Amino acid sequence: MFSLSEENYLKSIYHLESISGKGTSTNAIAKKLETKPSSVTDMIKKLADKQVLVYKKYQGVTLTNLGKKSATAIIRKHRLWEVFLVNKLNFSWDEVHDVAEQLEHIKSAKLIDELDEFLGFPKKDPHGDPIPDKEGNFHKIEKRLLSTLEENQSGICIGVNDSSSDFLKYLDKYQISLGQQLKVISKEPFDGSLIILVNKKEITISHKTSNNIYIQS
Amino acid sequence: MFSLSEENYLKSIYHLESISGKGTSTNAIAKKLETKPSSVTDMIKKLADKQVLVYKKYQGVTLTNLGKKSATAIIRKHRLWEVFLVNKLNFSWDEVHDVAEQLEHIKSAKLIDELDEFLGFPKKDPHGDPIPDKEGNFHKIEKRLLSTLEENQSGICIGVNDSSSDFLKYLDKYQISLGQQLKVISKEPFDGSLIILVNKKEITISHKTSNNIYIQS
DNA sequence: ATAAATTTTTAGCCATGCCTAAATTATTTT
DNA sequence: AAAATAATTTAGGCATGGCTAAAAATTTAT
Repeated sequence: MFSLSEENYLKSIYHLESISGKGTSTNAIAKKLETKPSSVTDMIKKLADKQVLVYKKYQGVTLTNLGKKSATAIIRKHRLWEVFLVNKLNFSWDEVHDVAEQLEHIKSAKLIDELDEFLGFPKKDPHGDPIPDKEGNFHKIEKRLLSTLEENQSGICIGVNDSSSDFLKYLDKYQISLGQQLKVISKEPFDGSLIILVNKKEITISHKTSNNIYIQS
Repeated sequence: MFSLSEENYLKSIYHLESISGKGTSTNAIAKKLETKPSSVTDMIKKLADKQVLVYKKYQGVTLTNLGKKSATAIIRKHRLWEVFLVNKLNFSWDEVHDVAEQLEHIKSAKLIDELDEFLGFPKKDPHGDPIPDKEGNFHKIEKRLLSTLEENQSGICIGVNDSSSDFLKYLDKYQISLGQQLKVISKEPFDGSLIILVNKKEITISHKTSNNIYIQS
């Protein structure tokens, strides 16, 4: 059984590892968790004792299979709760994160399996991220960034990279939501900004924005 | 904002106070929370600083209005989650307590209000206990113990005193659930045991059992 | 290859919330 | 009213999970 802090470390390390594909440095973990590197070193030792990761001094960490399984179990809970909040309790996609961060630490196998069933075994959370099954398996979703589309190409919004509340509210304002069709009308070579067609309306978005939206084309 | 421990103290003190009608002793709190009196003294001081109770050395504690309001807010959450678990997620009434103990500490006003609405604003939890509204108000339910009925009198099961898993499973076995009609066939003067009619079947229950079941007659 | 800069670790300290043992205060008993 | 008992508090310690400051190891630059 893991403490709340241990679970948060596991989750963060898992995310960092799946982005980089490599082991994860102390500093990277500290940055992600908004804590100090020295605190990370302490916790890393504890987690290594618990066999969820391999740690060599000055060389960062790598999750073991047990560590990966533990991390995906937490991610499964987080994403299922997000679906619950949006589909059943009228939360919008920018409101769910903080609450799901709390709910993901509730310990009860029956709870999460029943919740899964109650929600109809959803495959994706409200930001388009895949929900691992009981065994921790999930398929990566084919996705590319909106910023990689050329003029006249189009795609369906299937997720976001930055899921901060500010960004999600901004998307809501322009009616960009999961499943929404987005078509690139023109692309500005100077700064990478796009004019795109959303719901029959043309809007202009920055490169920073288009670089945070995942689409399937 | 209260820590998890602080919330548990508040809840326990509230329960003890509403049973006795008086202030609550250090020892009583320690017993309820399965902790040591010295630990209770420490926490009591902290809670007094936070204005949720009044504490005089060697004289126990009394909740302030703020303390009562904080406590009922936690109880509201606990009971709403219990309803959710039983009505939506197929938990039986003996399985809900441990999970609800965790869920009651989730901090989100929107979450609990939306949950309340989603559940149809229930007035009672699965054990028959009343659910406080947003303002912390609830009406005590008219109830008496099954053990106080005379021969040939009957009533409806509306709650239990001991909600331990063992006791609730025992009740399930004899099909005693909320709303179930119970009729006293005969009462044994020697040990207070009862023969009662449940679902057209006669069963014998001890005084200890009948003294743990609340009915409305 | 050495110096400089960066990363990581160690050492020592702090708050929370618990503990035991001892001291103190309150309550009962005689 | 004193003595015995019970309840409560204090003092000092422990584990967890943070922190700062300084030391050590590693990496990068010259």
